[in-house]
Amino acid sequence: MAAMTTGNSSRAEANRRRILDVALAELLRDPDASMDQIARAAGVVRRTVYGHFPSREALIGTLVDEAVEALAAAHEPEREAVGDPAEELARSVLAVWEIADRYRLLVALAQRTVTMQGIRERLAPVRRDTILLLQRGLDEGTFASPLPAPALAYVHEQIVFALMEAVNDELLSTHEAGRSAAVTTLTTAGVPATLATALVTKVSESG
Amino acid sequence: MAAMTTGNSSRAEANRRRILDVALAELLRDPDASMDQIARAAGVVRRTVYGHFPSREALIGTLVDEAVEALAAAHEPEREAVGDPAEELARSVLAVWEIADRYRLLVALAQRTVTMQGIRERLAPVRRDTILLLQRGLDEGTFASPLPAPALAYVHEQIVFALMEAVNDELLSTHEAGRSAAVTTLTTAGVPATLATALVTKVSESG
DNA sequence: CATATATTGCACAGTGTTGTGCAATTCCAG
DNA sequence: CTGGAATTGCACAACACTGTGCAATATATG
Repeated sequence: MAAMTTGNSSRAEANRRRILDVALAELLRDPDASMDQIARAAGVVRRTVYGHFPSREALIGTLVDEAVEALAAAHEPEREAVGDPAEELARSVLAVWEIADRYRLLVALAQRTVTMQGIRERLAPVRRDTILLLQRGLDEGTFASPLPAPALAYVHEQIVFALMEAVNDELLSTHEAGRSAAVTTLTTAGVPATLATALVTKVSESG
Repeated sequence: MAAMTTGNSSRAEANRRRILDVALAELLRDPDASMDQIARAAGVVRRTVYGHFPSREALIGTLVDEAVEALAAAHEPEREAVGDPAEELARSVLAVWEIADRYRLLVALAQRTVTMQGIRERLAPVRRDTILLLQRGLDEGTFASPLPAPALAYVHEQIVFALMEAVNDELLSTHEAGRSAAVTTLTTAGVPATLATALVTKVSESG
């Protein structure tokens, strides 16, 4: 009876999905959102959430898994390109921007308690790739910055977050935001503003 | 007797001061640090903290007051200067960097629950000044960015945080960090890297 | 309609945190 | 040394949150 094990059905799956989506949004707003807050926001009772996920940690874990997967997928197409570092960086930012909310959740949670420290490790490969790209650009002279590549990577990360917040506060149109993020990132890396703008326009048009 | 009202004495004042300092560090590490964590970190029992501050909110409130005051003081000397926007921005970043930890606490707390929303309002004047400065630079052509001035201000804010984290993780030497932050901020605003470097060097040497 | 399945509503124990009260104790100043 | 202030140690109530059990109910599918 009443087997809260939740096998699979139309609305069961839909509920599970909606709980995950709402949880992402809710945890983004407040990393300490309670199960009750999440449940109510998903139009469901707290008990139901526990029917789909055995614990709060399991719920967040699922979210983290999905986010890591999405992030890896976003970076994958860029792996083989070995051309201009500036162009690669532009593509990377545009790709990450599409899943910026998930990315943000990951880093926000990773900065949190030691418990979720495993996230940092799972993000490490992506970060490593970015750092190598930046280093290559610095070596070749495409980029120019007083910062070492790893610090520059931190800055780029935060730029994405800053612009997400800007979009949230309607200081920036959603449509332009991705390109603006790419241009700003390139500019921060030391690429002249005019070059950066032209490059991003080219990249985002050529797909 | 035992009036926990804590009037004033040598160690009483010293304890109060130390509690505030430790609380700043502790809350920076974890915005949800408990009173017990803070007390222990300060080498004191929880009950003692309540002798100096009637509530957790009062403790944080005191911290916020001090931080706002420090931030306002750091911005004050720049108010009257009406010269080159780039130079003003450089001075501003260098000044803020000196109290970056307090600044960071403010914004970290402001991003938190709605309760502490008043912080945003108290930070508004400082932000307004920065935005006006950026706007002026954009109008004059000193700065160049696809972002509107308010969004650019968000980015600058996050750059400071990113570099604080970099210093924390020893990716960046403490000594160079301030100047690096200034150069990076200028670069992001669209000032050519070479110009930015030269300008920051000049400003930080001339005092 | 009948039936399996998902959801709800409630109750409960366990846990961690806040804020307070009070007696015992430590500490510095006069 | 001694008196007054600060600190400590402990106990306590109030609250919020997690995770679980179980019966009642709603809902889709055959």
